[in-house]
Amino acid sequence: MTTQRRTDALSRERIVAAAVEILDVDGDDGLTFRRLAGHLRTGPGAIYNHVANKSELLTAATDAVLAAAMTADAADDVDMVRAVALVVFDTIDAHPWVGTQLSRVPSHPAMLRILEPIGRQVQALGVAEADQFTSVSALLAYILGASGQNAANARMLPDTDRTDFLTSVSVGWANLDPGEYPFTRHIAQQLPGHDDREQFLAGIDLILAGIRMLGQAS
Amino acid sequence: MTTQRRTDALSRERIVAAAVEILDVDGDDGLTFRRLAGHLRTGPGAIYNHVANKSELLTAATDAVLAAAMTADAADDVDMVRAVALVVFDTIDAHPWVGTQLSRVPSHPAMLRILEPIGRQVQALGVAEADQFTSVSALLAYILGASGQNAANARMLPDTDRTDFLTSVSVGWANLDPGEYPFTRHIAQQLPGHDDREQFLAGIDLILAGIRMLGQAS
DNA sequence: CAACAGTTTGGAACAACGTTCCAGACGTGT
DNA sequence: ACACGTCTGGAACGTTGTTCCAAACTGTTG
Repeated sequence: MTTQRRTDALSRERIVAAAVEILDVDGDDGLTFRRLAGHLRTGPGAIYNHVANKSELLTAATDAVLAAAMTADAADDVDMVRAVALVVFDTIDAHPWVGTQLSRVPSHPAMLRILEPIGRQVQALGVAEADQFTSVSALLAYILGASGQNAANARMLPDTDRTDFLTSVSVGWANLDPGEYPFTRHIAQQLPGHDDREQFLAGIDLILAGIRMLGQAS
Repeated sequence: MTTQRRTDALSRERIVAAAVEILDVDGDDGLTFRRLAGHLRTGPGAIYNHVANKSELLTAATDAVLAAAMTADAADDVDMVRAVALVVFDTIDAHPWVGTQLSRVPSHPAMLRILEPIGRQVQALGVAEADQFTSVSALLAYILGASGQNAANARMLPDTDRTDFLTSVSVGWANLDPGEYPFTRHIAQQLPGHDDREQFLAGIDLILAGIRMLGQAS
Protein backbone atom coordinates (compact mmCIF):
# COMPACT_ATOMS: atom_id res chain seq x y z
CA MET A 1 0.00 0.00 0.00
CA THR A 2 2.24 2.78 1.24
CA THR A 3 5.25 1.68 -0.73
CA GLN A 4 7.48 4.25 -2.31
CA ARG A 5 7.51 4.32 -6.05
CA ARG A 6 10.79 6.13 -6.18
CA THR A 7 13.24 7.39 -3.65
CA ASP A 8 12.11 10.90 -4.50
CA ALA A 9 8.45 10.03 -5.01
CA LEU A 10 6.17 12.96 -5.61
CA SER A 11 3.69 13.59 -2.83
CA ARG A 12 1.33 16.32 -1.72
CA GLU A 13 3.51 17.19 1.26
CA ARG A 14 6.66 17.43 -0.80
CA ILE A 15 4.89 19.65 -3.30
CA VAL A 16 3.50 21.93 -0.62
CA ALA A 17 6.87 22.13 1.11
CA ALA A 18 8.58 23.06 -2.14
CA ALA A 19 5.88 25.63 -2.83
CA VAL A 20 6.45 27.24 0.58
CA GLU A 21 10.16 27.36 -0.12
CA ILE A 22 9.66 29.09 -3.45
CA LEU A 23 7.08 31.51 -2.05
CA ASP A 24 9.44 32.48 0.77
CA VAL A 25 12.28 33.16 -1.63
CA ASP A 26 10.51 34.64 -4.63
CA GLY A 27 7.32 36.06 -3.17
CA ASP A 28 3.71 35.93 -4.25
CA ASP A 29 4.28 35.94 -7.97
CA GLY A 30 7.37 33.77 -7.81
CA LEU A 31 5.45 30.52 -7.49
CA THR A 32 5.04 28.95 -10.92
CA PHE A 33 4.15 25.41 -11.84
CA ARG A 34 7.18 25.32 -14.10
CA ARG A 35 9.53 26.58 -11.41
CA LEU A 36 7.92 24.26 -8.89
CA ALA A 37 8.36 21.38 -11.30
CA GLY A 38 12.00 22.35 -11.71
CA HIS A 39 12.55 22.23 -7.96
CA LEU A 40 10.95 18.81 -7.79
CA ARG A 41 12.81 17.62 -10.89
CA THR A 42 9.68 16.79 -12.83
CA GLY A 43 7.29 18.35 -15.33
CA PRO A 44 4.41 20.72 -14.68
CA GLY A 45 1.82 18.10 -15.54
CA ALA A 46 2.94 15.72 -12.81
CA ILE A 47 1.98 18.13 -10.06
CA TYR A 48 -1.68 18.05 -11.01
CA ASN A 49 -1.89 14.45 -9.86
CA HIS A 50 -1.54 15.59 -6.26
CA VAL A 51 -2.97 19.10 -6.30
CA ALA A 52 -6.11 20.26 -8.06
CA ASN A 53 -4.88 23.70 -9.10
CA LYS A 54 -2.78 26.64 -8.02
CA SER A 55 -5.46 28.06 -5.76
CA GLU A 56 -5.64 24.84 -3.76
CA LEU A 57 -1.86 24.70 -3.59
CA LEU A 58 -1.69 28.23 -2.20
CA THR A 59 -4.36 27.44 0.36
CA ALA A 60 -2.52 24.32 1.45
CA ALA A 61 0.78 26.18 1.69
CA THR A 62 -0.82 28.92 3.78
CA ASP A 63 -2.41 26.40 6.10
CA ALA A 64 0.86 24.49 6.47
CA VAL A 65 2.83 27.58 7.48
CA LEU A 66 0.20 28.85 9.88
CA ALA A 67 -0.31 25.43 11.44
CA ALA A 68 3.41 25.12 12.10
CA ALA A 69 3.50 28.60 13.63
CA MET A 70 0.50 28.01 15.85
CA THR A 71 1.67 24.84 17.55
CA ALA A 72 4.32 26.88 19.30
CA ASP A 73 2.09 28.89 21.62
CA ALA A 74 0.17 25.97 23.13
CA ALA A 75 0.00 27.05 26.79
CA ASP A 76 -3.07 29.02 27.85
CA ASP A 77 -1.43 32.31 28.46
CA VAL A 78 -3.38 35.00 30.25
CA ASP A 79 -2.59 37.28 27.35
CA MET A 80 -3.37 34.65 24.77
CA VAL A 81 -4.99 37.13 22.43
CA ARG A 82 -1.84 39.20 22.35
CA ALA A 83 0.30 36.08 21.97
CA VAL A 84 -1.76 34.69 19.10
CA ALA A 85 -1.91 38.06 17.41
CA LEU A 86 1.84 38.39 17.60
CA VAL A 87 2.39 34.92 16.19
CA VAL A 88 0.16 35.77 13.24
CA PHE A 89 1.89 39.11 12.77
CA ASP A 90 5.35 37.61 12.87
CA THR A 91 4.37 34.74 10.60
CA ILE A 92 3.00 37.07 7.96
CA ASP A 93 6.02 39.29 8.41
CA ALA A 94 8.26 36.31 7.66
CA HIS A 95 5.99 34.98 4.88
CA PRO A 96 4.20 37.97 3.35
CA TRP A 97 2.38 35.79 0.84
CA VAL A 98 0.44 34.26 3.74
CA GLY A 99 -1.13 37.64 4.35
CA THR A 100 -2.13 37.94 0.73
CA GLN A 101 -3.79 34.56 0.82
CA LEU A 102 -5.66 35.12 4.08
CA SER A 103 -7.20 38.33 2.81
CA ARG A 104 -8.01 36.92 -0.62
CA VAL A 105 -9.72 33.65 0.21
CA PRO A 106 -13.05 33.89 2.04
CA SER A 107 -13.22 31.92 5.30
CA HIS A 108 -9.80 30.43 4.71
CA PRO A 109 -9.26 27.08 6.45
CA ALA A 110 -6.20 28.49 8.18
CA MET A 111 -8.35 31.23 9.68
CA LEU A 112 -9.81 28.73 12.13
CA ARG A 113 -6.40 28.34 13.68
CA ILE A 114 -6.53 32.02 14.60
CA LEU A 115 -10.20 32.27 15.43
CA GLU A 116 -10.29 29.40 17.89
CA PRO A 117 -7.66 30.50 20.44
CA ILE A 118 -8.86 34.09 20.26
CA GLY A 119 -12.42 33.00 20.79
CA ARG A 120 -11.51 30.95 23.84
CA GLN A 121 -9.68 33.85 25.38
CA VAL A 122 -12.62 36.19 24.71
CA GLN A 123 -14.84 33.69 26.45
CA ALA A 124 -12.40 33.52 29.33
CA LEU A 125 -12.55 37.30 29.63
CA GLY A 126 -16.19 36.91 30.55
CA VAL A 127 -17.60 38.65 27.51
CA ALA A 128 -21.36 38.25 27.28
CA GLU A 129 -22.67 35.65 24.89
CA ALA A 130 -24.19 38.23 22.58
CA ASP A 131 -20.96 40.22 22.33
CA GLN A 132 -18.57 37.35 21.64
CA PHE A 133 -19.15 37.24 17.92
CA THR A 134 -18.60 40.96 17.56
CA SER A 135 -15.47 40.91 19.70
CA VAL A 136 -13.84 38.04 17.89
CA SER A 137 -14.78 39.41 14.49
CA ALA A 138 -13.27 42.78 15.36
CA LEU A 139 -10.04 41.25 16.58
CA LEU A 140 -9.79 39.02 13.53
CA ALA A 141 -10.48 41.84 11.10
CA TYR A 142 -7.89 44.03 12.78
CA ILE A 143 -5.24 41.32 12.81
CA LEU A 144 -5.81 40.55 9.16
CA GLY A 145 -5.90 44.19 8.16
CA ALA A 146 -2.73 45.16 10.01
CA SER A 147 -0.85 42.04 8.94
CA GLY A 148 -1.99 42.53 5.38
CA GLN A 149 -0.68 46.07 5.33
CA ASN A 150 2.57 44.84 6.75
CA ALA A 151 2.74 42.15 4.09
CA ALA A 152 2.14 44.72 1.37
CA ASN A 153 5.02 46.75 2.70
CA ALA A 154 7.27 43.73 2.96
CA ARG A 155 6.40 42.78 -0.61
CA MET A 156 8.23 45.80 -2.02
CA LEU A 157 10.99 45.81 0.54
CA PRO A 158 13.45 43.89 -1.65
CA ASP A 159 13.36 46.85 -4.04
CA THR A 160 13.72 49.56 -1.46
CA ASP A 161 15.05 49.86 2.03
CA ARG A 162 12.30 50.12 4.61
CA THR A 163 13.30 53.45 6.12
CA ASP A 164 14.04 54.85 2.68
CA PHE A 165 10.55 53.94 1.59
CA LEU A 166 8.88 55.28 4.70
CA THR A 167 10.75 58.55 4.58
CA SER A 168 9.85 59.02 0.93
CA VAL A 169 6.18 58.44 1.78
CA SER A 170 6.56 60.77 4.73
CA VAL A 171 7.99 63.50 2.53
CA GLY A 172 5.13 62.99 0.11
CA TRP A 173 2.63 63.46 2.94
CA ALA A 174 4.41 66.53 4.25
CA ASN A 175 4.12 68.17 0.84
CA LEU A 176 0.38 67.70 0.54
CA ASP A 177 -2.02 70.62 0.31
CA PRO A 178 -2.22 72.12 3.84
CA GLY A 179 -5.88 72.99 3.34
CA GLU A 180 -6.96 69.53 2.28
CA TYR A 181 -4.68 67.28 4.29
CA PRO A 182 -3.80 68.98 7.58
CA PHE A 183 -3.87 65.84 9.67
CA THR A 184 -1.90 63.70 7.26
CA ARG A 185 0.76 66.39 7.14
CA HIS A 186 0.67 66.53 10.89
CA ILE A 187 1.53 62.89 11.47
CA ALA A 188 3.83 62.55 8.48
CA GLN A 189 6.90 62.97 10.64
CA GLN A 190 5.86 60.11 12.93
CA LEU A 191 5.75 57.69 10.01
CA PRO A 192 9.43 56.80 9.52
CA GLY A 193 10.22 56.32 13.20
CA HIS A 194 7.37 54.09 14.27
CA ASP A 195 7.72 50.39 15.11
CA ASP A 196 5.24 48.26 13.17
CA ARG A 197 5.14 45.47 15.71
CA GLU A 198 4.67 47.86 18.62
CA GLN A 199 1.90 49.73 16.83
CA PHE A 200 0.22 46.45 16.02
CA LEU A 201 0.22 45.39 19.64
CA ALA A 202 -1.04 48.80 20.75
CA GLY A 203 -3.98 48.35 18.40
CA ILE A 204 -4.74 44.96 19.91
CA ASP A 205 -4.75 46.52 23.35
CA LEU A 206 -7.07 49.23 22.10
CA ILE A 207 -9.62 46.68 20.96
CA LEU A 208 -9.21 44.62 24.13
CA ALA A 209 -9.89 47.76 26.16
CA GLY A 210 -13.02 48.31 24.11
CA ILE A 211 -14.11 44.74 24.71
CA ARG A 212 -13.65 45.08 28.45
CA MET A 213 -15.71 48.26 28.45
CA LEU A 214 -18.38 46.40 26.52
CA GLY A 215 -18.72 44.13 29.53
CA GLN A 216 -18.95 46.98 32.00
CA ALA A 217 -21.43 49.00 29.96
CA SER A 218 -24.12 46.32 29.98
CA MET B 1 -5.17 47.51 -44.57
CA THR B 2 -7.31 50.60 -44.17
CA THR B 3 -7.30 51.25 -40.46
CA GLN B 4 -10.11 53.54 -39.41
CA ARG B 5 -9.19 56.46 -37.25
CA ARG B 6 -11.41 56.78 -34.23
CA THR B 7 -13.64 59.83 -33.93
CA ASP B 8 -13.68 59.99 -30.13
CA ALA B 9 -10.27 60.62 -28.65
CA LEU B 10 -8.72 58.20 -26.20
CA SER B 11 -7.89 59.75 -22.84
CA ARG B 12 -6.75 58.66 -19.42
CA GLU B 13 -10.14 59.42 -17.89
CA ARG B 14 -12.04 57.46 -20.51
CA ILE B 15 -9.70 54.52 -20.01
CA VAL B 16 -10.03 54.60 -16.23
CA ALA B 17 -13.80 54.91 -16.47
CA ALA B 18 -14.00 51.94 -18.80
CA ALA B 19 -11.71 49.98 -16.48
CA VAL B 20 -14.00 50.69 -13.52
CA GLU B 21 -16.97 49.54 -15.55
CA ILE B 22 -15.29 46.26 -16.46
CA LEU B 23 -14.03 45.67 -12.92
CA ASP B 24 -17.53 46.21 -11.54
CA VAL B 25 -19.04 43.72 -13.97
CA ASP B 26 -16.36 41.07 -14.25
CA GLY B 27 -14.44 41.41 -11.00
CA ASP B 28 -10.77 41.48 -10.17
CA ASP B 29 -9.57 39.12 -12.85
CA GLY B 30 -12.03 40.38 -15.43
CA LEU B 31 -9.99 43.42 -16.36
CA THR B 32 -7.85 42.66 -19.38
CA PHE B 33 -6.11 45.00 -21.76
CA ARG B 34 -7.74 43.16 -24.63
CA ARG B 35 -11.21 43.41 -23.13
CA LEU B 36 -10.57 47.02 -22.18
CA ALA B 37 -9.43 47.72 -25.73
CA GLY B 38 -12.59 46.08 -26.99
CA HIS B 39 -14.76 48.35 -24.84
CA LEU B 40 -12.90 51.39 -26.11
CA ARG B 41 -12.97 50.10 -29.68
CA THR B 42 -9.22 50.14 -30.08
CA GLY B 43 -6.23 47.83 -29.73
CA PRO B 44 -4.36 46.88 -26.59
CA GLY B 45 -1.29 48.85 -27.60
CA ALA B 46 -3.11 52.17 -27.75
CA ILE B 47 -3.88 52.10 -24.04
CA TYR B 48 -0.22 52.21 -23.11
CA ASN B 49 0.01 55.74 -24.48
CA HIS B 50 -2.07 56.98 -21.56
CA VAL B 51 -1.34 54.47 -18.81
CA ALA B 52 2.03 53.03 -17.87
CA ASN B 53 0.87 49.52 -17.00
CA LYS B 54 -1.91 47.52 -15.44
CA SER B 55 -0.80 48.23 -11.90
CA GLU B 56 -1.04 51.97 -12.44
CA LEU B 57 -4.41 51.55 -14.09
CA LEU B 58 -5.74 49.62 -11.12
CA THR B 59 -4.41 52.22 -8.72
CA ALA B 60 -6.04 55.00 -10.73
CA ALA B 61 -9.34 53.13 -10.90
CA THR B 62 -9.31 52.54 -7.15
CA ASP B 63 -8.55 56.17 -6.45
CA ALA B 64 -11.28 57.34 -8.81
CA VAL B 65 -13.96 55.21 -7.16
CA LEU B 66 -12.92 56.11 -3.65
CA ALA B 67 -12.64 59.80 -4.48
CA ALA B 68 -16.16 59.81 -5.88
CA ALA B 69 -17.49 58.03 -2.82
CA MET B 70 -15.75 60.34 -0.38
CA THR B 71 -17.00 63.64 -1.71
CA ALA B 72 -20.45 62.68 -0.51
CA ASP B 73 -19.88 62.93 3.22
CA ALA B 74 -18.32 66.43 3.29
CA ALA B 75 -19.99 67.86 6.40
CA ASP B 76 -18.11 67.45 9.68
CA ASP B 77 -20.38 64.98 11.34
CA VAL B 78 -19.93 64.31 15.02
CA ASP B 79 -19.69 60.63 14.17
CA MET B 80 -17.42 61.24 11.24
CA VAL B 81 -15.36 58.13 11.92
CA ARG B 82 -18.43 55.97 11.73
CA ALA B 83 -19.62 57.81 8.64
CA VAL B 84 -16.30 57.48 6.82
CA ALA B 85 -15.95 53.85 7.82
CA LEU B 86 -19.39 53.08 6.46
CA VAL B 87 -18.67 54.85 3.19
CA VAL B 88 -15.53 52.76 2.77
CA PHE B 89 -17.37 49.60 3.71
CA ASP B 90 -20.22 50.26 1.31
CA THR B 91 -17.87 51.27 -1.48
CA ILE B 92 -15.86 48.08 -1.18
CA ASP B 93 -19.07 46.13 -0.89
CA ALA B 94 -20.21 47.61 -4.18
CA HIS B 95 -16.76 47.35 -5.79
CA PRO B 96 -14.98 44.39 -4.18
CA TRP B 97 -11.89 44.88 -6.35
CA VAL B 98 -11.25 48.16 -4.50
CA GLY B 99 -10.69 46.15 -1.33
CA THR B 100 -8.23 43.90 -3.10
CA GLN B 101 -6.27 46.87 -4.33
CA LEU B 102 -6.19 48.71 -1.02
CA SER B 103 -4.78 45.69 0.77
CA ARG B 104 -2.30 44.84 -1.97
CA VAL B 105 -0.64 48.17 -2.65
CA PRO B 106 1.41 49.64 0.21
CA SER B 107 0.42 53.18 1.21
CA HIS B 108 -2.07 53.41 -1.61
CA PRO B 109 -2.80 56.99 -2.72
CA ALA B 110 -6.49 56.43 -2.11
CA MET B 111 -5.71 55.57 1.48
CA LEU B 112 -5.13 59.23 2.24
CA ARG B 113 -8.77 59.91 1.50
CA ILE B 114 -9.66 57.62 4.40
CA LEU B 115 -6.83 58.53 6.73
CA GLU B 116 -7.40 62.27 6.64
CA PRO B 117 -11.04 62.53 7.82
CA ILE B 118 -10.50 59.82 10.42
CA GLY B 119 -7.41 61.57 11.70
CA ARG B 120 -9.25 64.86 12.04
CA GLN B 121 -12.02 63.24 14.00
CA VAL B 122 -9.53 61.50 16.28
CA GLN B 123 -7.94 64.86 16.91
CA ALA B 124 -11.36 66.34 17.61
CA LEU B 125 -11.97 63.61 20.16
CA GLY B 126 -9.13 65.08 22.18
CA VAL B 127 -6.81 62.12 21.85
CA ALA B 128 -3.33 62.90 23.15
CA GLU B 129 -0.70 63.69 20.60
CA ALA B 130 1.27 60.53 21.31
CA ASP B 131 -1.78 58.30 20.91
CA GLN B 132 -3.11 59.72 17.65
CA PHE B 133 -0.91 57.64 15.39
CA THR B 134 -1.85 54.44 17.17
CA SER B 135 -5.54 55.25 17.14
CA VAL B 136 -5.68 56.13 13.47
CA SER B 137 -3.56 53.15 12.50
CA ALA B 138 -5.82 50.81 14.42
CA LEU B 139 -8.96 52.21 12.83
CA LEU B 140 -7.45 52.05 9.39
CA ALA B 141 -6.23 48.49 9.81
CA TYR B 142 -9.61 47.38 11.09
CA ILE B 143 -11.50 49.08 8.27
CA LEU B 144 -9.23 47.55 5.65
CA GLY B 145 -9.33 44.13 7.26
CA ALA B 146 -13.08 43.98 7.63
CA SER B 147 -13.73 45.45 4.20
CA GLY B 148 -11.22 43.10 2.67
CA GLN B 149 -12.91 40.09 4.19
CA ASN B 150 -16.21 41.37 2.92
CA ALA B 151 -14.73 41.82 -0.52
CA ALA B 152 -13.39 38.28 -0.49
CA ASN B 153 -16.85 37.02 0.32
CA ALA B 154 -18.45 39.16 -2.36
CA ARG B 155 -15.92 37.88 -4.88
CA MET B 156 -17.37 34.38 -4.79
CA LEU B 157 -20.95 35.46 -4.37
CA PRO B 158 -21.77 35.17 -8.09
CA ASP B 159 -21.10 31.44 -7.77
CA THR B 160 -23.07 30.87 -4.61
CA ASP B 161 -25.84 32.57 -2.75
CA ARG B 162 -24.65 34.39 0.34
CA THR B 163 -26.78 32.55 2.87
CA ASP B 164 -26.11 29.25 1.15
CA PHE B 165 -22.39 29.88 1.45
CA LEU B 166 -22.56 30.99 5.07
CA THR B 167 -24.69 28.06 6.11
CA SER B 168 -22.34 25.65 4.41
CA VAL B 169 -19.40 27.20 6.28
CA SER B 170 -21.46 27.12 9.45
CA VAL B 171 -22.17 23.41 9.01
CA GLY B 172 -18.48 22.83 8.42
CA TRP B 173 -17.65 24.58 11.67
CA ALA B 174 -20.28 22.69 13.59
CA ASN B 175 -18.78 19.39 12.47
CA LEU B 176 -15.28 20.19 13.68
CA ASP B 177 -13.55 18.18 16.37
CA PRO B 178 -15.20 19.18 19.69
CA GLY B 179 -11.91 18.80 21.51
CA GLU B 180 -9.92 21.02 19.23
CA TYR B 181 -12.46 23.62 18.15
CA PRO B 182 -14.99 24.14 20.95
CA PHE B 183 -15.34 27.88 20.45
CA THR B 184 -15.62 27.74 16.69
CA ARG B 185 -18.36 25.14 17.04
CA HIS B 186 -19.98 27.33 19.64
CA ILE B 187 -20.42 30.37 17.43
CA ALA B 188 -21.03 28.42 14.22
CA GLN B 189 -24.75 28.93 14.53
CA GLN B 190 -24.41 32.70 14.74
CA LEU B 191 -22.60 32.84 11.42
CA PRO B 192 -25.47 32.64 8.91
CA GLY B 193 -27.73 35.10 10.67
CA HIS B 194 -25.34 37.96 11.29
CA ASP B 195 -25.41 41.29 9.46
CA ASP B 196 -22.01 42.17 8.02
CA ARG B 197 -22.61 45.91 8.04
CA GLU B 198 -23.89 45.89 11.60
CA GLN B 199 -20.96 43.80 12.81
CA PHE B 200 -18.58 46.12 11.05
CA LEU B 201 -20.03 49.15 12.79
CA ALA B 202 -19.98 47.38 16.14
CA GLY B 203 -16.28 46.79 15.64
CA ILE B 204 -15.72 50.47 14.91
CA ASP B 205 -17.53 51.36 18.13
CA LEU B 206 -15.37 48.86 19.99
CA ILE B 207 -12.20 50.58 18.83
CA LEU B 208 -13.63 54.02 19.48
CA ALA B 209 -14.46 52.94 23.02
CA GLY B 210 -10.89 51.78 23.42
CA ILE B 211 -9.61 55.09 22.13
CA ARG B 212 -11.74 57.04 24.59
CA MET B 213 -10.45 54.90 27.45
CA LEU B 214 -6.96 55.60 26.23
CA GLY B 215 -7.59 59.26 26.96
CA GLN B 216 -8.92 58.58 30.43
CA ALA B 217 -6.19 56.15 31.41
CA SER B 218 -3.33 58.55 30.86
C1' DC C 1 8.08 -15.58 -13.62
C1' DA C 2 5.18 -13.38 -17.03
C1' DA C 3 1.12 -10.85 -18.30
C1' DC C 4 -2.19 -7.60 -17.06
C1' DA C 5 -4.36 -3.42 -15.03
C1' DG C 6 -4.10 0.79 -12.93
C1' DT C 7 -1.39 4.92 -11.57
C1' DT C 8 2.06 8.17 -12.00
C1' DT C 9 5.01 10.73 -14.84
C1' DG C 10 6.53 14.64 -17.58
C1' DG C 11 6.90 16.84 -21.98
C1' DA C 12 4.09 18.95 -25.59
C1' DA C 13 0.35 21.81 -26.68
C1' DC C 14 -3.43 25.39 -25.91
C1' DA C 15 -5.59 29.56 -24.77
C1' DA C 16 -5.02 33.80 -22.51
C1' DC C 17 -2.37 37.20 -20.36
C1' DG C 18 0.76 41.77 -19.93
C1' DT C 19 3.63 44.09 -22.58
C1' DT C 20 6.51 45.77 -26.66
C1' DC C 21 7.04 47.14 -31.21
C1' DC C 22 6.26 49.84 -35.25
C1' DA C 23 4.17 50.99 -39.81
C1' DG C 24 0.92 53.95 -40.97
C1' DA C 25 -2.82 57.45 -40.00
C1' DC C 26 -3.59 61.69 -37.90
C1' DG C 27 -3.29 66.84 -36.46
C1' DT C 28 -0.93 71.01 -36.26
C1' DG C 29 2.29 74.87 -37.15
C1' DT C 30 4.45 76.93 -40.85
C1' DA D 1 0.88 72.05 -49.18
C1' DC D 2 4.19 70.11 -46.61
C1' DA D 3 6.66 68.16 -42.89
C1' DC D 4 7.08 66.54 -38.33
C1' DG D 5 5.89 64.73 -33.99
C1' DT D 6 1.93 62.23 -31.68
C1' DC D 7 -1.58 58.79 -31.48
C1' DT D 8 -3.37 54.43 -33.08
C1' DG D 9 -4.04 49.56 -33.11
C1' DG D 10 -2.79 45.08 -34.91
C1' DA D 11 0.94 41.74 -34.75
C1' DA D 12 4.17 39.41 -32.10
C1' DC D 13 6.94 37.85 -27.87
C1' DG D 14 7.52 35.61 -23.67
C1' DT D 15 5.17 33.64 -19.78
C1' DT D 16 1.42 31.85 -17.31
C1' DG D 17 -2.22 28.02 -15.61
C1' DT D 18 -3.99 24.07 -17.27
C1' DT D 19 -5.03 19.87 -20.22
C1' DC D 20 -3.74 15.90 -22.67
C1' DC D 21 -1.68 11.51 -23.42
C1' DA D 22 1.97 8.14 -24.67
C1' DA D 23 5.35 6.09 -22.09
C1' DA D 24 7.12 4.31 -17.71
C1' DC D 25 6.30 2.40 -13.58
C1' DT D 26 4.09 -0.48 -9.64
C1' DG D 27 1.35 -4.10 -7.57
C1' DT D 28 -1.58 -8.06 -8.36
C1' DT D 29 -2.84 -12.07 -10.59
C1' DG D 30 -2.34 -16.52 -13.43
